[in-house]
Amino acid sequence: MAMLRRERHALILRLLRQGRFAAVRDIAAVAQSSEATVRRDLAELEGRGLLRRVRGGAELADPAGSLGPAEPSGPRGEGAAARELPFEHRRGLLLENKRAIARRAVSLCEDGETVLIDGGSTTYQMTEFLRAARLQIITNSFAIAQALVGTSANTIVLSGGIIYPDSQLILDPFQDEAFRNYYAAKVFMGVYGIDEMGATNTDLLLIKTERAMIDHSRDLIILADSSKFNRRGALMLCGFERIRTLITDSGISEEQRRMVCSRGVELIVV
Amino acid sequence: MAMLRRERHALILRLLRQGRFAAVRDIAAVAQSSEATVRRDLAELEGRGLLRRVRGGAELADPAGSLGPAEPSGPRGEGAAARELPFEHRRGLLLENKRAIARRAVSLCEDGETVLIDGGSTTYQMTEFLRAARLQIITNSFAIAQALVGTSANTIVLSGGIIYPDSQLILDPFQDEAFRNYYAAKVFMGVYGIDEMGATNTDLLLIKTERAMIDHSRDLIILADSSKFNRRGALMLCGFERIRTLITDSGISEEQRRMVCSRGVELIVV
DNA sequence: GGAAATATGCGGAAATGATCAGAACTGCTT
DNA sequence: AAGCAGTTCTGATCATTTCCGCATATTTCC
Repeated sequence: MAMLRRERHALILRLLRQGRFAAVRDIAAVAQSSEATVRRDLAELEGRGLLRRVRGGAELADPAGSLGPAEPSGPRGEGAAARELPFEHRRGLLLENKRAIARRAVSLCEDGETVLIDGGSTTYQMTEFLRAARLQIITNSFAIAQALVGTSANTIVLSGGIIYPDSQLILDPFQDEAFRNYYAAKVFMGVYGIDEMGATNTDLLLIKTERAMIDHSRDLIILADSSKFNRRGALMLCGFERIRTLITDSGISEEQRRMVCSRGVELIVV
Repeated sequence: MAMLRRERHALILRLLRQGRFAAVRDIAAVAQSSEATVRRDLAELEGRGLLRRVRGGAELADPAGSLGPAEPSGPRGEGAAARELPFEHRRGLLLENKRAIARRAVSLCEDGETVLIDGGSTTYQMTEFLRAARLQIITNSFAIAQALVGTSANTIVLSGGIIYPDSQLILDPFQDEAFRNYYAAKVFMGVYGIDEMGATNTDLLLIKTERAMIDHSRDLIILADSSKFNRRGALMLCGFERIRTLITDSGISEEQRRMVCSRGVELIVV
């Protein structure tokens, strides 16, 4: 009946990961303990930085607020607006396509698999669907890590380095081979453009990391909505021969479709 | 019926790997032995660093379990001093002490400096005051990074590895020298205990990272409220000769104060 | 100003560590 | 095999420490 302290702590953190908020009353009911005890627990866990107390209960200690689609509006809408990211500009019309692509991408994963996820606006959409997954997720995106850590059954591995506040990417100026100790079944990646040469990007700092990711994965899966086709960035990411799967939306032309398929890429249209 | 010692040990470790926490009560029931015996087993396994005892049972000696010494268990063998304060004030007092210690610690930093901050409940309190700073902050704590990224003029550098959701620490099982590319002016660190031997901790995986931090910094600054004194963890962190500054609260005894000062440590009492 | 949430004081309950007597195992001798 | 002494292990008891729940202030929010 009476729950041990450590068990209550685990329970509280678990409840918080499910919903982003847990009420003192509910915790006390589930834990079969008094509200006073729950409050003492919350005070302690807050002292450790594991949660933040709010009136009536506690919420995840996530000062960045909810970047993701979890909470479209609410008391913290202002906070979300304050940390508008550059890639948010590209949101809007294409957002639904991106979400559909992201959902399909997550569906390719199997329980227990190790996957690499590159930072970017498209891959970020995957977090919503990844919450229900049980994977080992390696990423260089602080935003993705924030969205998933503690809120899911996934193990999160983050690369080290400087956090660039605008892009929420983590890049290590020293380490060449950021992922040398890992080998993933799949790597999910967004791109700037896709044309007959292959996949291209534009970010000088990022391209190195992305190539390292590709080198340390079996299957490269590109997430590219149809606006990415027939567009070329300054930096070559890889040719078609390295791409295993390409997920896009129905805006793709028949000609583009043939181009991709003829190169031996598995094309998924959502 | 009666289980062999070896069998019980294996059972305990297996239970811990399954659930990360095992209650004395449950272990005793499964092993068909008394709780006293289970406690002895736990004490022995803790001595080998295989688990960490917490009230009611034990948890994996894995940083995932808890934030190390966050447990404000009272100083043993010093009942008089502890009872001097109204007991019920101690929890709030400890938090206030920690905040005061954290504020003082931040005040030691100078603009533009590079500092290392170890993860822990005391150092986490520093984030509130670090927001106004302009530093290059290197940390292994996901919680500290979350609290500071984008909200301050600081540059945040995060170490890479697995994020342990409960402790919010990031540890790399591969990389031995996590901070080899950096050299900081100061490292701020919390500890489990301080006694005549020096500073001790209890976390087997973390101690390695912490030593690496010390090795890559000029000044080691220990944050330790007075409850940490005359307490010793299983793992030696460093001796007094390596500690430059120790920040504590006024609960420290005259004897303890002399002990620290005589070893050449700068003692700051807040 | 009032209701709800929270903090605090205290008595009782639970967990812990120390101690001790008995049981089980060990190595040795006969 | 059996006996035996020394050692280790185990379970029970008890004093101590820590924790929990209830009741009561105090604060916060509407």
